[in-house]
Amino acid sequence: MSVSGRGASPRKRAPAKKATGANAARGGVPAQERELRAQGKKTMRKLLDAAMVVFDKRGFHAARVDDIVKVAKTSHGTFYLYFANKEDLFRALVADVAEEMTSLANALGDVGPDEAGFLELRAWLGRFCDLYDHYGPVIRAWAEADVDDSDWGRMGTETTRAFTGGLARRIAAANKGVDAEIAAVAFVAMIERFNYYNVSRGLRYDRDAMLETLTTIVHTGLFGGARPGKDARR
Amino acid sequence: MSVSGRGASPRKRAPAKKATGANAARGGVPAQERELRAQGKKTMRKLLDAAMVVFDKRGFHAARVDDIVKVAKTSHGTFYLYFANKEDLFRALVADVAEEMTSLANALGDVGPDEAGFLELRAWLGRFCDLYDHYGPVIRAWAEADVDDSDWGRMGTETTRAFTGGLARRIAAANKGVDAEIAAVAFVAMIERFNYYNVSRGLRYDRDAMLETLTTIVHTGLFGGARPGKDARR
Amino acid sequence: MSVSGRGASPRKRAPAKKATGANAARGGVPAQERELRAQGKKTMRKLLDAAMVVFDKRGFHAARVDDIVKVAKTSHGTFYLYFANKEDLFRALVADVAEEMTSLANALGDVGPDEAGFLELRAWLGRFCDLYDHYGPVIRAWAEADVDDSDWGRMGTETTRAFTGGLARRIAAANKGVDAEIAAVAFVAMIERFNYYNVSRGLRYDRDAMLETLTTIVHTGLFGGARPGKDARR
Amino acid sequence: MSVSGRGASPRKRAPAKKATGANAARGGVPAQERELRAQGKKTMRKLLDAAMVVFDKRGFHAARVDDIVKVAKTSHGTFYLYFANKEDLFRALVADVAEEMTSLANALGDVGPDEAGFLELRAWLGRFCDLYDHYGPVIRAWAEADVDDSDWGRMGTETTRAFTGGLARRIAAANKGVDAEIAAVAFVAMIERFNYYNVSRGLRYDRDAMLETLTTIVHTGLFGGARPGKDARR
DNA sequence: CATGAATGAGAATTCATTCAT
DNA sequence: AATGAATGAATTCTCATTCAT
Repeated sequence: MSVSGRGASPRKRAPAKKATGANAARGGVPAQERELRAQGKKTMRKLLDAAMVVFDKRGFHAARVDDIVKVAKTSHGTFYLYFANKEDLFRALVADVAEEMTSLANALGDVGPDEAGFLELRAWLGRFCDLYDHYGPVIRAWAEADVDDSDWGRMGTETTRAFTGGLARRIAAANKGVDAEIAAVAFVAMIERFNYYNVSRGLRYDRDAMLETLTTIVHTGLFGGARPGKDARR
Repeated sequence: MSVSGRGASPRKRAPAKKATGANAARGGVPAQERELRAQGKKTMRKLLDAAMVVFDKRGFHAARVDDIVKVAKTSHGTFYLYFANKEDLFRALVADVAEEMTSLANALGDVGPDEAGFLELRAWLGRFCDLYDHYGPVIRAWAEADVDDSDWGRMGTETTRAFTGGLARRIAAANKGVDAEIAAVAFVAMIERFNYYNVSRGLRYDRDAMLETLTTIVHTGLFGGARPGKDARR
Repeated sequence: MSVSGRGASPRKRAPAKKATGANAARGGVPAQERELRAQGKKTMRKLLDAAMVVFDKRGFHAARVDDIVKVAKTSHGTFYLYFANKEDLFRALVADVAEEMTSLANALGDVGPDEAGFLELRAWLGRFCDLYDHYGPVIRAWAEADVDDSDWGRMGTETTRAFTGGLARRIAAANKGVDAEIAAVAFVAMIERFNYYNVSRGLRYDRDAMLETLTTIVHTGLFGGARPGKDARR
Repeated sequence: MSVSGRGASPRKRAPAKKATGANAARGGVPAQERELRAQGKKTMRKLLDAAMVVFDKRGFHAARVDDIVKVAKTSHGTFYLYFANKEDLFRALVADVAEEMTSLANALGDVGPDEAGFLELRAWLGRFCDLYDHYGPVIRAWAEADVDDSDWGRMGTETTRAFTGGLARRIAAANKGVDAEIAAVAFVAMIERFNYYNVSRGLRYDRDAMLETLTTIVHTGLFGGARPGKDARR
């Protein structure tokens, strides 16, 4: 879940544009496979982290490579030693997030209508919030980058599908009354966007209150949980 | 809706030359409030419509005045005859949306746990979807514009507050078991984001299936509606 | 033959590179077809002329768009209003040259072994020298640009073929003792490169002396002309 | 050969940092005249060979130190251990070529109008083609490097003068009808450029056919050789 | 000797905005 | 009212050269 947990995915290279004739044969200059040593890895990390900070503050489009470099305390040239461009770097971050998300989706256990189900759901939602706390900048920027017919769309679609797929199965198991697939999307929509509002706007609800409410809504609305107040669960 | 507590202001292009006397104080606002004749109105509309098309395809930041002008089949010069800049035009669109949204928020009647409540909710959600169908580009662009600290943030916060406020009251009336304010935000989050996924992620669910499911979830989860299947509503 | 004789070939557009997503759909921004008015045409001409000057002084690679713009007394932005980049502009110049060359190649009449043939040849060579005087910068830069597997190679090959083709026919008619095709290439090689040496190096031979000598060599070596001195033509 | 009276010096990259004492006066010439051991010599050779490959593919300006280093399978740092910069390396290659050319120029014996003269000429042209086959990349790059006023111009002028000088004497001896100096330049122009076309323009004539034709043309046109066909030399 | 990493000046390109017609 | 042309600041990207290990 931590950024440092990127693991072994050393930039698979974005298709370098502008083949000035010169680099046409170079096969794409920047980071690519290049086995990185300790120092190189450290620098790459600095850049990725810095990018998160900048994306958070400005969003994807408004982020300037210059800003990232400044935050990372490196030079412009160094940036292009590791990434072909802003998009390339972003892709790296997105890959991380997608991975984390997919693994999180599969971490949701059975959610029954009873208290155990409630707690399972709440714990899981807690993890989602943690993830959003950490990767929020990337997730928010993702939506921004994903306009036009780039491949962000595809990545987003795939990730969303993977994420909702895991949840849909749990929902289907617990609730025959709704279209599990649509419900899963609604579920994800709600928690993602709620976190967005929470972080990006002045809302900043107390974590517990927020978790409690979200869990209740989802448990009741999707997993057949007892209606609070009326059924008095606790 | 969709906006955060920050705002956009990147790439402040140098205002180039002089600011001729009068205008200097107005901060450079060319047209806007001039009395427009028939032709003028038509041109302005062409530009607004074109902007929607472009925002839809590219998003706010990536949209170029040039693109808008091309779609509108006008010239660059003409654009600045009607709007001070891209942001100015966008503001006009946002104002429309904000109005529509506020009025929609107030249009939700009482939602009881019974079938009538369900239908009321469903009808209202239908209107929301219609609104999103039409203004989606603006809503999405709004979220994108709202990074960094400009006044988009304020507009967004206000609109969201107005929107959720209306819903919160209905929720509070129907459901004592949840924090109505948080629940309202979750509600809005879900429907806004669901619509976003639906258009942007290539999901494109059938409108009826989607409305049915969303309504069920919200009715059950937030308004004490009967659990479908088990309680067999219809 | 004059630069202004470019005629109606208003930039057929080089395949714009780097599709930032944004201009992907714009179909390539700069000059392209855009119907140009009087002023636009003038500016384009200024740029083309300036480019010739700069290519002459620095060669293709070392030429900076900045230099061209300075010589043309325009702005950087204006340059990109008319050409996608340096290469695009160059392509325009090359197209002109290629056209001139092809038409020149076809202008060579029958060259007999007599004095009339000598004079015909000499006149034709004079025209070639004029052409080189004017378009030298482009021809020289062409060779420089034509390294690597760009399409300069193709253009060069085609033009050379067209040019030598015309000459080969005349040679074949006048001289059965040599491979006319190879001989034509040798012919072209000689006159092109001679002019290059003459212009680019400190040689600067007198035009008449040079024409006289070149004509004699070619007439004797390729068209069966009388050997001067021995056969005493004049 | 191939060079003009100008020279190259574009994009003078700032020498970056300090010039440590001793070196300061030498103008920054790292290695070059260090006594090299076996390994050192091997590395240097690798770099020179690699440079030829790269110059061939890209030309002088477009050649990147990076490319050379990659082909040579060494590192950036190593390059500067042996050469002050790209130009320095190129100078080394050019020196070789200049030497070969000068010695070749002196290797042309008397060329009489008879068969012996024809064969002498043909053999000599064969050697020139061999030389071009081997050093073509350098010769071509030389012409390219020599724009603007550096010392490439001087080197080129000198080499050409030496080269044509030797030929001019032979021509003067055999042919009183032409200006021997101009004729010599024309001769060189033809054979250099023909070889260039042959490799760069994808012509690729058969070596024998090409030699036969070139020899015939030159022998007839410059050395009073019998007109083939008519005078039936063989 | 060798090398991977860092640097930063220079060149290219984009695009909002102004202007003359 | 409308429009084509011009401008130039802001940004991205490249690559020769230096440095620490």
